[in-house]
Amino acid sequence: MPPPIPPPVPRLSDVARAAGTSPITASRALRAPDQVAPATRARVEAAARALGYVPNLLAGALASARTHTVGVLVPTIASSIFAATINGLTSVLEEAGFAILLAQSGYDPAREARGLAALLGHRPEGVVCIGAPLSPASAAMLAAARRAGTAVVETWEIPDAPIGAAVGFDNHAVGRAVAAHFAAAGRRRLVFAGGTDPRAAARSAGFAAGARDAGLPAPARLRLPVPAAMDNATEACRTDPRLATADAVFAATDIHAMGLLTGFRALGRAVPDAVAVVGLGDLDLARHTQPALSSVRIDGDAIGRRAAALILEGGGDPPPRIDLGFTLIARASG
Amino acid sequence: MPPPIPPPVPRLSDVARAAGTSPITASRALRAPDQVAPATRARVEAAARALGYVPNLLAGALASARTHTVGVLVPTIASSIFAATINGLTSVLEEAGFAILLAQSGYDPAREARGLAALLGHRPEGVVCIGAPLSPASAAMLAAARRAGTAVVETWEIPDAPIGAAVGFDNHAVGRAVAAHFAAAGRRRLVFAGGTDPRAAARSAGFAAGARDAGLPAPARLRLPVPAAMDNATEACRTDPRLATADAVFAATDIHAMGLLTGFRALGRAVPDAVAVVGLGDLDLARHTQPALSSVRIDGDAIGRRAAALILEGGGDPPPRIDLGFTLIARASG
DNA sequence: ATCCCGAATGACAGCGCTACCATCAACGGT
DNA sequence: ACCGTTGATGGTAGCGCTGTCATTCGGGAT
Repeated sequence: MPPPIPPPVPRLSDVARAAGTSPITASRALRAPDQVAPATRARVEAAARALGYVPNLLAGALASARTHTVGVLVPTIASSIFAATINGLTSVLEEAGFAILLAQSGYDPAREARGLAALLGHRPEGVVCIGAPLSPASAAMLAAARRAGTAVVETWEIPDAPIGAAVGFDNHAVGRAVAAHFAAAGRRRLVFAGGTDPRAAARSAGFAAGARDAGLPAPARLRLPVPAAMDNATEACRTDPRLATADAVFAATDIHAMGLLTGFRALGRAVPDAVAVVGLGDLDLARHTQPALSSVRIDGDAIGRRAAALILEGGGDPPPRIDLGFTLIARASG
Repeated sequence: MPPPIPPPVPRLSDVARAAGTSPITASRALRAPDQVAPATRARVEAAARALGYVPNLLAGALASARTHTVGVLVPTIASSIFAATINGLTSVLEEAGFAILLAQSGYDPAREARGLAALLGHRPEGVVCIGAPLSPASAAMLAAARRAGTAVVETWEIPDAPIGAAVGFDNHAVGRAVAAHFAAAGRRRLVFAGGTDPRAAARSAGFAAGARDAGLPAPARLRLPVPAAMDNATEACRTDPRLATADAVFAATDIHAMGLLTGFRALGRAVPDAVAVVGLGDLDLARHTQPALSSVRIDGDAIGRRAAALILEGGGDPPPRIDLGFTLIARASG
């Protein structure tokens, strides 16, 4: 049996022929309806519907130099901490008729560079990254893309020298605020537990600075693998002596914080009496842990929406650096 | 000041000129290196690097009819229940050099149809959906795309008449299994709590069937808004009398289940003594709730990887229906 | 020496669409 | 009656790349 020949996909010229117009008029009838006579438009629309015509956006993009595509580069979508940002971002962009090209770095510089190159090959009109690029190669590609007119927005941190716009918050200040919070509560043996990514590092540095300002000993720095997993934090409670003596732990994400609650419970260390725990992200689950989790609230949805808005206006000129702030929500855990 | 003229993006012909070859040879040097003499290849690669050349994949796709793009249509990425699937899917596809186009339906049929049309306009080589299409319009578009050669995979359920391939599990059987589990533990007043999506509905129907088989009264069916949010389930404990008298609740996702734990705690109803709770998804957090959450484990990562593999082989012929099964993990909550 | 073959390279056309400019009819002001 | 103006439509060219041939050339088999 010969392989079945797939039926040809209808093209604009097919629609035009069926509607009795030229291809260009059919194109306008679909894209700019008020530039064609109502009767013509109706014929074209009917023909398109009858044929099941789906415009080839690739060809349109090539001809018009407008791709209506935005690239999104995230460390991982498996960790719920960024989900709200991606959600806000895509909601706005889809509404505006943009398609989303997704790439993940997995916190790996080489993978990030590969993914970014693939993104840029599709000539997106904008690129939104969560975090600054991990490698000089990525940064160079982004900078070149920006020079060529691509809007670039970094989120979740505000680098000293952003490539384009930046929408985020001050991770260093977050660390200081949490340290001050612990100090005010009389805690003294602080620990920072978090990933190895630059944002966690900034929080850690701020945490240390805040402890110093409050006259406390330097906090311990516990490195946990990325992407964040609850079990890793739980495991650390068993294996890391610094957690056994801590009286306050700042976890770089609520994911880690929840894992710590489990670990401390297993150890018989009462939260918050023996040890306080504060997370970051204020995920839904923070209100549902036992005890309820104190957390630094980040409005991830707002970050995403703001980043999308910036893309839609071409990245801003000059590209703004927007600090959306944070709020320390004190609950039962410390 | 006149608007700054962006520098032109280097094209293949620029690379070719710099390397002293024809464009077509430069193209081959980059895509099929072993068809080009080593010396030539080296010159082209050097030129590309020096110019910062990024191939225009749109133009390449138009010319070759290979887009190296896969569309992914999900209800929402905000709910972590699908994160593992998207993760597995994208890992495999990125590895194979495919770009991911993401669209969300938000559980809304109209939005799904719009998003799907936008996806198909980019002529993806495959489309992966989480769930079957919500509307006949979406189904028709997918069926047409499949006839035209696009691989189509539905996941997380196995429809009676899939459009293309299907990778998932039997949601109805899940419901039966949980009902049997509750019956064996002597529970009698069952409640199903979940969203209004087809998969939750199938679980609910199976749950009812299982209860009937065990000689139990028909379970109550509690409808919670989608996408799943913990707080909605917690709130339902306060407001819905059926939860006040239930002795076993099957929540359609672990998200809801965790919200129920909080709600029951507030009500003073002990879990599992007064009421058992079983979730679905076996998310990380199931091991970290208090009490630890019993859950139906779904291997979301495997679903994603399998779906990706099917896309890479063109959807399979005939398109397979793959049941990856599930496991009921009994923990402390029931 | 002849022939053939494969390796390396190139010319040409075209993917499906849209930007740009041209055309043409209908119309109102003078 | 003339002319500019507006609204509707169409022709042409080209976006940047690759499929499909065609061409060239050196070297081993005969």
